[in-house]
Amino acid sequence: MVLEIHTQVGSTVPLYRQIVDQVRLAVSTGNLAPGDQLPSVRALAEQLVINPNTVAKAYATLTQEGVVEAYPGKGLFVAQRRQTLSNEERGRRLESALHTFLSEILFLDFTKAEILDLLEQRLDAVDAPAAAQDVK
Amino acid sequence: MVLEIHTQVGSTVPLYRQIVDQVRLAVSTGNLAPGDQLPSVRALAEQLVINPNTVAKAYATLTQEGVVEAYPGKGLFVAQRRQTLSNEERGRRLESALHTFLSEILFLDFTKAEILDLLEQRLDAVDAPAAAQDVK
Amino acid sequence: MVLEIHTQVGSTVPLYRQIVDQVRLAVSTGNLAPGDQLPSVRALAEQLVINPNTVAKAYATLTQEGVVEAYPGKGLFVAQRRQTLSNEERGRRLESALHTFLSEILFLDFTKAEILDLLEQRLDAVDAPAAAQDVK
Amino acid sequence: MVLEIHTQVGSTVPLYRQIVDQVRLAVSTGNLAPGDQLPSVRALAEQLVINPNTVAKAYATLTQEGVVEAYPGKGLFVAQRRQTLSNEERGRRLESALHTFLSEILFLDFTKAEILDLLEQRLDAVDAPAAAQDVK
DNA sequence: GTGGTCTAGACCACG
DNA sequence: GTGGTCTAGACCACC
Repeated sequence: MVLEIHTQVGSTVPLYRQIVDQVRLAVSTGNLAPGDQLPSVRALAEQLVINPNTVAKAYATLTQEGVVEAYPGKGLFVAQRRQTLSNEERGRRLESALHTFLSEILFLDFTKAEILDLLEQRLDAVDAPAAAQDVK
Repeated sequence: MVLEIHTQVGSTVPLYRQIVDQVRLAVSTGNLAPGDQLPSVRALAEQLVINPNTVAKAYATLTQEGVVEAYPGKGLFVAQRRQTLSNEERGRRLESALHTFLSEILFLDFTKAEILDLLEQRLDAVDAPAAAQDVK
Repeated sequence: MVLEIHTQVGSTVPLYRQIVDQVRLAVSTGNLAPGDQLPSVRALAEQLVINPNTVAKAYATLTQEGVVEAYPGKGLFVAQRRQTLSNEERGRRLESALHTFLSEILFLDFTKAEILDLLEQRLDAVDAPAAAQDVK
Repeated sequence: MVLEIHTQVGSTVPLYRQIVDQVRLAVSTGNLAPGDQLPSVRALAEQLVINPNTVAKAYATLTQEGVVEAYPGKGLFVAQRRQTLSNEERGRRLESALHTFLSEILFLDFTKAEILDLLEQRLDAVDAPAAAQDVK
C-alpha cells in the first residue's frame, strides 16, 4: 500500500488541511488499515516538496483527532479503534461543506443536472479504486 | 423585498465573504432582482454592527464580479444578470469547489445516494423561488 | 527580471490601480513570466513609501482577476496565463474602454490617421518583447 | 439642431464628465456652432433624468474652459472664439487617454488587428453623421 | 517570513 | 446622502 497525497495548487485550502483530509479519506476507504505506519514527516515533506513544518502540523492535527497514534521513537500509526463521529456531528459537517460548496458555484449558473452529474461521476471515481482493491 | 443578512461571528468564513455569499445567493434565487438597490455601506455596517470598511470590501468584491453596479453618488444596484466568466473558468471553479467539497465529506462515510439526495434537495430549494417568479 | 513600479502622486488614478496596471502590463509584455514571484506586500509598500494595505488591495485585485496566485505563507506568484472572462464580457469591456477613450479625444481634432497610427505604434511596443521571447 | 447627449450606464466615467465631453465634441464637429444656445440646466436634467446639480457642474466646467459663455439672464451660449489648445496640450491629453485605454484592454488578449479595426470602425461612425449634416 | 482580515478614522468625488 | 481611496495599526493562519 502506498499513501498517495495530491496537493491542489490553485486551491485556497491550506496544504496541511489537504494532507489531513486525504489521510482521513484513506483510513475511511481502507487504503490505510489500523496499525499501518505513515511516512515520516521528513519523507512526506520531501515527497511533496513542501515545508516539513506543514507535514508536522497535519500529523499533529490527525493525532489530536485520534485518527493516528504516535509511538515515540517508532513512528506514526493508524489508530486501532476506528474513530466514530456522532451522527449529529457528521450531519453538521456535511451541511457545512455543502453550504460552502453551493455558495461557490450557484452564481456560476450551471444547471441542476450538470452539477449532479459531475458529482455522481466524481463519487463513482472515488469508490471504483477502493472496490478494485477489495478484490485483490 | 427585504435583504436579510446574517453573520455568524464564530465562523472561519470571513465576514465580508459571508455578505458576498448571501447577496449572490439572493440574486441567484431572485430575492434580489436586477435594478434593486442594496442597503448603503454605512446602513448595513450599522445593522450588522461591523466596520463600514468590511461592508465596503464585500461590495467591492461583488462589483468586481459583475453582480452589482455602483452608480456614483447614488448607491449600489443589482446588475443585469450576465455571465462574466469564460466557460473554461466556470468549469475550473466548479471542479475546484467539488474537489474541496469531496475532500471534506468523503471520510464521513455517507453513501453516494445520501450525498446526491441532499444536494438535489438543496438545489431545488434554490431554484424554486426563481421558477415561481416566472409564473408571474 | 526586475519589476519596476512607478507611482505618480499627482495622478487622478488611484495608487492601487497604478500598481495593478503596471503588473498587468508586465505580464502582457512578458516582463513577468508565469511562476515569477512578486515583491512582498511589505517590501513593495516600503519601496513605494505607501501603506501596505494599498499594496495589499492591488494584489487582491490581481488575484481576483486571475493574473496572480497567492500561495499561503509563501507569497504571490504570476499565474499561468488564461482567459477568465467570457467573450461577451471581453467585448463589453473593449467597447466600454473604447467609448471612454473616444469621448476624451475626439474633440481634440486629431485626424483618423493620426489616432490609428499612434495606437498601432503603442500596440507594437507592447507586443515586441513578447514576440522576442518566442525566439528564445 | 438638437443636442443629443447619451449617458453610458455601466461606465465609471462620472455623469458630469460625460456631458462635458459630449458638448465639447458637438462644438468641435460643428454640431454646435458659436452663438448656439444650450438647453437650460433644468431642461437638460429633465431630459436625461438626472440631478440638476450634475448638469450645473458640467456647465460650470465648460464655462471655465471657455467652451461656452454665460449671458446672465439669457442663458448659456457656445463661445464665439473657438477654443484652441496648444499642440503640446493636445498631445499630452491624447497620450494620457491612450495610456488609460491600453491599461484597460491589453490583458483582454485581443489581437492588434481586432483593436485597430474596431477603433477605425468607430472613428468612421463618428465622422459619417457629421459629414452627412454638412450636406444638408 | 508570507498574505488575509478587521477596525478606526480621515478625505475625496459624485449627485 | 452615496461609494472609493488611503492611512495606521492590530491580529491571525499558514509555511
